[in-house]
Amino acid sequence: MGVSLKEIAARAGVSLSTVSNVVNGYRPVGEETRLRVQDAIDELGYAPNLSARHLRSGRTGIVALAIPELDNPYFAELAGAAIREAAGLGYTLVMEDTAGERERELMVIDNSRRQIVDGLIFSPVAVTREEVLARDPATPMVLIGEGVYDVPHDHIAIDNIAASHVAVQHLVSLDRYRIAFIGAQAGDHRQSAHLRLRGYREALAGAGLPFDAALAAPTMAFGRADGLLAMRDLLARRQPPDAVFAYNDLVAIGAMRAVAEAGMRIPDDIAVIGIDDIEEGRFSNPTLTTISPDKEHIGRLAVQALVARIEGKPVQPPYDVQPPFRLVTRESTLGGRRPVRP
Amino acid sequence: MGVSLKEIAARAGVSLSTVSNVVNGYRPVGEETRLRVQDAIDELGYAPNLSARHLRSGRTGIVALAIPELDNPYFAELAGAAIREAAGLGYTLVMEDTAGERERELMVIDNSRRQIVDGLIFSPVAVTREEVLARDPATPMVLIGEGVYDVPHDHIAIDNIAASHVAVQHLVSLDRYRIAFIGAQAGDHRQSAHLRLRGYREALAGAGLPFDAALAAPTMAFGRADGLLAMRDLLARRQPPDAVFAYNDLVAIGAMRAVAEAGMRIPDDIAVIGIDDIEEGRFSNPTLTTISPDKEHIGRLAVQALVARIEGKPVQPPYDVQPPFRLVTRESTLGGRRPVRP
DNA sequence: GTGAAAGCGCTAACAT
DNA sequence: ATGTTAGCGCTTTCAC
Repeated sequence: MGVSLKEIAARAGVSLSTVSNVVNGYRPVGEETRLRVQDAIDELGYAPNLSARHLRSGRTGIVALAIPELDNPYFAELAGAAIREAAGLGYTLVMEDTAGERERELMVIDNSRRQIVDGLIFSPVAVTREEVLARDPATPMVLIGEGVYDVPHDHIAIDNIAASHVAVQHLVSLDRYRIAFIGAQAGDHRQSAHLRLRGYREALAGAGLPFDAALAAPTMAFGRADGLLAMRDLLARRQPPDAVFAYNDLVAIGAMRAVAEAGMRIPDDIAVIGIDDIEEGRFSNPTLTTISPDKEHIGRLAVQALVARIEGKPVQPPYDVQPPFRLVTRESTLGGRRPVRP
Repeated sequence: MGVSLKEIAARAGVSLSTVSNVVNGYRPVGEETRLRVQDAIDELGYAPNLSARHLRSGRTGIVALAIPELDNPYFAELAGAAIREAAGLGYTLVMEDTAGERERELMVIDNSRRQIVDGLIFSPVAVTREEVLARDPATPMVLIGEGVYDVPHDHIAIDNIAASHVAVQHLVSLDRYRIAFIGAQAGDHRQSAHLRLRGYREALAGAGLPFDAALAAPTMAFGRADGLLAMRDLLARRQPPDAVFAYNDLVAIGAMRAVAEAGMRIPDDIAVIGIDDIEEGRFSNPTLTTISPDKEHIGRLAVQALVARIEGKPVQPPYDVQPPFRLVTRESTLGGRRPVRP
């Protein structure tokens, strides 16, 4: 089972607690003793037993990141940053895939289930505000991105409304005037879909464009397939859109596929913009214009906030961070020569 | 710190070990007693303390999945299956991203680092066979996919040579005769690149086609950007290829992007095939023909093999599994009308 | 500056 | 079928 403190103590001819203090530095240790102990540690290859440490301290050193889709590259990229940050702070991060299902999400936030984690970073999708409020606050939770608002938890998410404004304004600046939105109110409580829809409507109004409900296409979820289906519908209309603002890049890519299948051109016939800036959009045909949130920033911040709560650092009120984002223009809006409209 | 066995025992008026046996079922318990204990457990909301259990048993219940790129959808999809299987077997799976770097890979296989995992599923990329052999075999390791061969570990990977045969034969069946391979010998020890290259050469020979070294393009890594760069090179040749077999789907997608940038058509001018069957290829323009390995199968099998080793089930020799794969044809090889060659 | 000892919650060997 | 008990390796008082 590996080398124990006891063996080091015997080897160095000191007591258990002295070795512990050399390892953890809670109390000062005489220089000479420290050297002897350190030698023993090096020779025997000691590594602390985390189970024992955690049994004592009541913590496990594990934090969970619960996301709706592991295979959405946005979350994969985010998770990478979070894992690194957690490791740097001495925590192991495990990922949980909720598939965006209410049942699974409830299991995740119900920490009584298995007390193996010290804290949770959660990207809610299906769960309601009330369900989040009802949660036993024994272990800290940080919310990211989509979902539930106005709850007593740290929350890290881009300003969805502002991001939508930028996206739509970009389309407007290209003289598009039948701008569709794909990803309106999927299921119930997906608040960020509502926010993006709201930003879309506001931006239209700001540009003096009418809101056409037929152009706000709902989807079941936010994957490529959803974008594909929604776009097919849109294209089947008497008056198809001349631009599409998609809930995210995956939806946008599905939509672009539908446009290609229909034999139309992007951006000449239809311009497309998404949100997320996943790598896929930098290599798609055409490449995808998008709103790029700072994923690295979000991942790190979420872990930092969570660890601060776990370690009881600041007993400050929940804080709400809106990480920066920027518009990245590519071919799907700027690529073609737009024919002059009559 | 949560409810403990002791509290349950007191509440139910039985001993510690009886409660333990109700929970774990190691020994039979009287029906009446069991009921009383179960009631106490339900009322007090008992959940076993894993740290304590693991301290006792010497195991942590955590297995690691170390992969070269978290944001390669192939691994994300594989990881999903592995996480589910691990959970079903009572293990928590944590992911480690090695970024395909030798340093990080060595850290991962050096279990002395932190004894937090009971076992490791590892997709080696940069590490050598010798380094794997030198590893302290204290904790079990299962190898998947790419990398190192002929080592005393369970190994799960598709038959790279056979898969390459199928891919190239498909291209040959389309009357292509200048078939390139992108992803030849990247860096040193990437054996599966060698195997796929070898399969490519064998298949060419089998079809009576010459091997042209200029058409076997090396890459630094196996991402979209690598495919893009390699394909640009290929297109700049006096005699560009009329078909491309890419090391994986990501490389294929990068290659397709290069073709699009050059204003050529797929598959009319150049047919493209990859390996992995990631979802991205089902929505790309054009959609990507690919060799589809059974990722679900691989993920589950890897976890099963690892857990069997951990729990010391069969002390059988390392076994080598080659999961099934199949050809999935899409537009990148079958889409266009191929002009009749003179 | 250092040591002794008490447990954290659990499992398993040993009793009954 | 059930109870008793000795630790697993560590942190943390409390002593000196």
